[in-house]
Amino acid sequence: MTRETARVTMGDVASQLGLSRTTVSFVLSGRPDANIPQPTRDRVWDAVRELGYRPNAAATSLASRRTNLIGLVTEIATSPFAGEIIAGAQARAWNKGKLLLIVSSEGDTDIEDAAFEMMLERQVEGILYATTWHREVQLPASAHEVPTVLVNCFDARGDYPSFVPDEVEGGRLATEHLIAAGHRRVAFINLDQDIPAAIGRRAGYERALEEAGVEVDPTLVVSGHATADGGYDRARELLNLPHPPTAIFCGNDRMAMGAYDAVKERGMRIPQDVALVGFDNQEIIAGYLRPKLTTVALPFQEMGARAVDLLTANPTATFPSPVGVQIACPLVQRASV
Amino acid sequence: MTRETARVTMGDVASQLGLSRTTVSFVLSGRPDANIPQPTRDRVWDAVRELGYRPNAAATSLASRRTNLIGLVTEIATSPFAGEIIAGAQARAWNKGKLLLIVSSEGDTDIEDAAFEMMLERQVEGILYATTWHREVQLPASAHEVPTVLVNCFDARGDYPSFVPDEVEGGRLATEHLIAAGHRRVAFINLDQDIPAAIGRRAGYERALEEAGVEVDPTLVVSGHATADGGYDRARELLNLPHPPTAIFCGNDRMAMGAYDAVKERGMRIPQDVALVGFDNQEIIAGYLRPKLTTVALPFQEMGARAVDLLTANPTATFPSPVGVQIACPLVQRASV
DNA sequence: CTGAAAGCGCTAACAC
DNA sequence: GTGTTAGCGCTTTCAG
Repeated sequence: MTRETARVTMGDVASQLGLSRTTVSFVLSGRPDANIPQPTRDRVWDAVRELGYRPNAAATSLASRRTNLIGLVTEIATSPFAGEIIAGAQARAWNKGKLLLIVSSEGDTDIEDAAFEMMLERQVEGILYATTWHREVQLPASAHEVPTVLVNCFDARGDYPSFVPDEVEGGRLATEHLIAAGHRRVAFINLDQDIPAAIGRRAGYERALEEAGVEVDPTLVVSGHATADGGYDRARELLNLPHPPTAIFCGNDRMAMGAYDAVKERGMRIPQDVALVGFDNQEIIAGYLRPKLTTVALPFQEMGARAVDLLTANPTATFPSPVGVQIACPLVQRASV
Repeated sequence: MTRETARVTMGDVASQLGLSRTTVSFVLSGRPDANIPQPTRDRVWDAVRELGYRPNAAATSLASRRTNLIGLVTEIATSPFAGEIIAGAQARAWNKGKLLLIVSSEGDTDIEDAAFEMMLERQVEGILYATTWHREVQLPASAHEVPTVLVNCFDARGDYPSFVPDEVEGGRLATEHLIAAGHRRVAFINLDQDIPAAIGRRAGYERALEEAGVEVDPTLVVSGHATADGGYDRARELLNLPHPPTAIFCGNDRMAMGAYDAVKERGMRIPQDVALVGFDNQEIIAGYLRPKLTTVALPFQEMGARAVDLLTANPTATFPSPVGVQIACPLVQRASV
């Protein structure tokens, strides 16, 4: 760690060249109008390099009233999904020359409020508010003071644009894939809570069955705790049925993980004896189960990226904009069907 | 989304009160020296609230030369571990009134260089450079221009302070735990790469055995691909041994996941017939395997937090400071031993 | 084509 | 106790 070298300012560059700061500023920011001769431009860039000049973002922001900063407030940074949202948002922001200011509230409303405040003080150009599971949220009051877009959640009044997963389509895809593989007795182990994910995925499951002309067999539709144990228990029961399913669509990958155990314990093989599809595409589960799990991906990266797009594209003019945009949940084929 | 209201400046607060900006500035920043009478202070705060005044961070930074910004550059934000580092760093930073500027380079050196540049322009007070697996790294040249601390990695020359997991101690703990449960034939499925994790964990394994007076049986020490399949294969072989182990320490949780399969496939129970311990404490695996996996945690949050501490505590005076500080890897007991 | 000059909103000596 | 006065480093209008 070397001590910070004395800062070189734009004035230094200018005087070293015998130019004014204006000229230097113009060439550095590549203003289209100013027609500065190429030789001058070159001299400026050379001097910049030679002197190791680096613009001071605080000064630039203050003068130009643009910070190129986007805020991202998320509940729990350690959630397996938060990383995806951060990655998606950050990649897109980076391409547009923006940086992400991230705060994870750990579910604490006070922190959340404070986070919005801090971000406002830092003049972020917009805020992404993201949750780890698809649901309705209540935003801090100050959200009204800055373009805010919701990722994986929505507000009751529809005040904010939002991007959410298309759960129904995801459920349909999963089920359809099983049907396409020749299965007619397709069971569904749903999440046992009354949330958008459960409601949507089930609707998709039923739609796929209908479309295929297969009647929904109520004994094949169950729900359980959204854990491996939950999946194990329900899958066991299903397999014990007098007329058991040949395929199971699990409400999430963790449940599928448990279902694998139930199937294997019975000496059955995946996918030969029972085919399985999960939901969420949690790489660590889906990519390492044996055989690898075919599942439906939650489009976190895309939602994050789209949210950044919305915030950066014509920042204010477009607002208010599409509320509740559904993003496709693609099927990720691996080896369990 | 409401349009941004016209900004209220400190001058507005001052003039509304018939005070000078200095006075307002002093009470807002709570300067200890200025003895401003309580009534005046109260009036200031009231006006601030009433007018909805919010300081402009860019202006403050420019004038005070402090940004309260810490940079975090990580390779892959989607890695299951990145979230932990972010969470640990962000929580600690937040407590100290600092915000995190995060960039994930996705392993691209150009992005990494650019990230350091951007952060320098933004006058971050320090940078955390974090990797997803413990190893040696090469930093961008500009890292020398700002206090930089390494998380989960280290540089060859020892130019930067760094925090890394104590792999040896972790391996020792895991093995010791198995020995304490009565096992003498403890196998070790190591990662098959020549990296600090593999080297350290193995050293710890051997040390624990020695300390217990158990001789290391070379047939029980194998290594495999760091995946579930790798764990499955090696565990199977171990279990097929004429004199098989009664416990297996797996180089990471993913391998343990595969080992579970091998054990179950053989009709053996965990932990009654074979006890297992993993490494990494990947919640999604360890917390959902059946039975839940006892494993050793990689101290990501703590490393992140310690790094922030180092950067914020007497920022420059302490540098250069402890290189290669080893952080304990605690045993997380669940149900596989 | 280039420069002078007036800020952006805040901090911090230093004076009163 | 409070105000005056310079900046912090850059942008941008307006002259020339």
